[in-house]
Amino acid sequence: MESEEAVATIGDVARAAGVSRSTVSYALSGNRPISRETRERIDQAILELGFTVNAGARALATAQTKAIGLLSQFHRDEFAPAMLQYIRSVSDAARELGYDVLFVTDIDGSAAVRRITSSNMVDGVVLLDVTHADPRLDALRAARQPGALVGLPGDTEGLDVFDLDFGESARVMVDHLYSLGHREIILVSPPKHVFERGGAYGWRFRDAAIERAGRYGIRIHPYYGESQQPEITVNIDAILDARPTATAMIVHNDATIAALPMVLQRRGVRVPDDLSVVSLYAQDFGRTFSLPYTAVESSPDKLGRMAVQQLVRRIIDPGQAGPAVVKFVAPELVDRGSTA
Amino acid sequence: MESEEAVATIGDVARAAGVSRSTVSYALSGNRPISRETRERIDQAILELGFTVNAGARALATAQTKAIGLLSQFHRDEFAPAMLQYIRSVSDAARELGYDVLFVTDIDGSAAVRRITSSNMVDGVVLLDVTHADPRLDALRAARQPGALVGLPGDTEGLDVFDLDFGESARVMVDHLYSLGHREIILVSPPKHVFERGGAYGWRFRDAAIERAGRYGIRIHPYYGESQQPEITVNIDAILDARPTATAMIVHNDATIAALPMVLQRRGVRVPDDLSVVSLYAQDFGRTFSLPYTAVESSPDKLGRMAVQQLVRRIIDPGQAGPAVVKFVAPELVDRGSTA
DNA sequence: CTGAAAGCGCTTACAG
DNA sequence: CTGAAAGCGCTTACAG
Repeated sequence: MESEEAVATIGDVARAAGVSRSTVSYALSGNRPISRETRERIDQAILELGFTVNAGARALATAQTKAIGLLSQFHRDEFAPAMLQYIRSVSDAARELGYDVLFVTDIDGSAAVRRITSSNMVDGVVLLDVTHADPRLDALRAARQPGALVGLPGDTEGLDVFDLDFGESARVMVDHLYSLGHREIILVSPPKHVFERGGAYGWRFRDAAIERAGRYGIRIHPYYGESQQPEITVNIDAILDARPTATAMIVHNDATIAALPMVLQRRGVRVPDDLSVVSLYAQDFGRTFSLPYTAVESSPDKLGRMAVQQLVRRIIDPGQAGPAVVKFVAPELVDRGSTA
Repeated sequence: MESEEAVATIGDVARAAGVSRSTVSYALSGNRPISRETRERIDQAILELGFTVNAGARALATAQTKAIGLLSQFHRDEFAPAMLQYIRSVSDAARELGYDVLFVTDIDGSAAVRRITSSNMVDGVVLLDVTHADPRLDALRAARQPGALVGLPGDTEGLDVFDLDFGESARVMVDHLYSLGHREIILVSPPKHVFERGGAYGWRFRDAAIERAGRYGIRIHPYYGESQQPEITVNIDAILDARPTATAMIVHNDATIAALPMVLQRRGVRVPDDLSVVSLYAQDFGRTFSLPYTAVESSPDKLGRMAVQQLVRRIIDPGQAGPAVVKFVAPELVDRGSTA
């Protein structure tokens, strides 16, 4: 059982290589020149002993953990599938930059932010699914570590924020439908509870769509969507029954768009012949649900990646990273032929 | 700017409370009796200074990080939605037991296991999506930290393993269909690449289904499913065209079952009147995809939770936790009326 | 009930 | 180019 062997420390390496511990440390970090001969002896010793730097000790000495916190919330009554793409892109981007990810799903997000920052478990924090008056922001501002958000809060003071431009997304869709001749449109927004919770993307999109439609003289009928079956289906049916003369539908709701193909097929509604449909979702999401609709790309990969990159910039050099930034990803309409 | 203040250490608390650092430490841990008066002064000082124990320093001193690693793989060509439920249950269970989660998605899983274990970043590791000859297992066995697996490998030696009983799941389904009078059944397995990668749940389920059907004299037609559109739909159509006399379908394939309602509706196949359908998926998954089928519950919550609990047991007391355990969750058929 | 001191495994000025 | 030493912020025998 080699498991009895104590784990090798930098001191063991130093002894085996016949040098001092500081020399091993500098050989590891490259922070000062080491003779070729010495370096080779050290490398050899590291290999033989299977040495790896103890992360906790390094963190204590450098005051850097090389980890970032990823705060994710799972709300009851929520349609979760889109979340994974953000988690994944943050994780991948972090690793590429040499950071590990502490994944936190505590119900109490504020407490979680305080816990991981004040105990110095992480060098920075990424907040997912940020709401208008997100309680986690105060905790983040009070922390000594920087933070980056995916999702636009009401007050962006001092924080780096990344989000899709939902207002422009709505305008792009309305313009698209207008140019095709549509004059009466249904709009399905996120569920009411998303608005109530402060999911700003809901009203940012809706208000922009209504404003734009108004400018063109388009009749637009806004509705809340649902997030759970069977309510989703009931809801879609009710909306379609109520608006038989509408020629197009804008769906800004993951759960609704995922269920739409079924409902339309059952009702015998052909897309785009009977009804034009435009939506907003990530390409991967569309593939998962076999969605054939023209849609604005929601870009979870890009957003997660941007957030991490900016965060790491601030971690590495708090001074150079400049003032807080709010960045909106421009919508890109991917035409899949579901409008006419 | 209070941000200039250095972060409070245990020494600051000790000074403020007029006691020694060790007393503060013991007050924190509760590892020895402290007089009420002293304890109050310490609590007061902690509050005033906003003190939190430095996680890295504690980890260094105790050789415990209070974190577990969660190794998750994202394969190209994979249907991802089910993964999030495992991630979530592991994360929730870990937090309930006082552990944080280091979430790792490196392409090279072995290297990732070595990295986080040998650098002592975690006290233990949970492996998700384990394959028959999973290369991460050697790295895990070589580590000084314990590990728990979700998914059955070919060699379970020395490892705690948790998985659904896929063989029994298949038998339950075949029995169910047999008792309803079905004598010709279609079986849709996971995609071929899952089998090739060593996803043992694929053949464990399939072989058991074939064996059981054989015993009953049921004709069973096994097929690989697909994982991406439009291949999924093409595949289902081809299978149904090839087996017009089959009266039931067992679907052991997330992507296929998610797309099935659409295909059946388009073809005008009524369930269960024209075709009985049984599948295997988690309740949440079924809700997400609005699936109306009778199915064996895949229990991601239970599996993730069991893995974490066993892992923490081993972390806390490596001696008492006993020999490695392989636990299969019994299948539970949830009847949703899709068979007749 | 409490304190002084050693030690966890690193990094980094300081010195040569 | 290299070493001895201090220090990062904790915990825990050891002593009283």
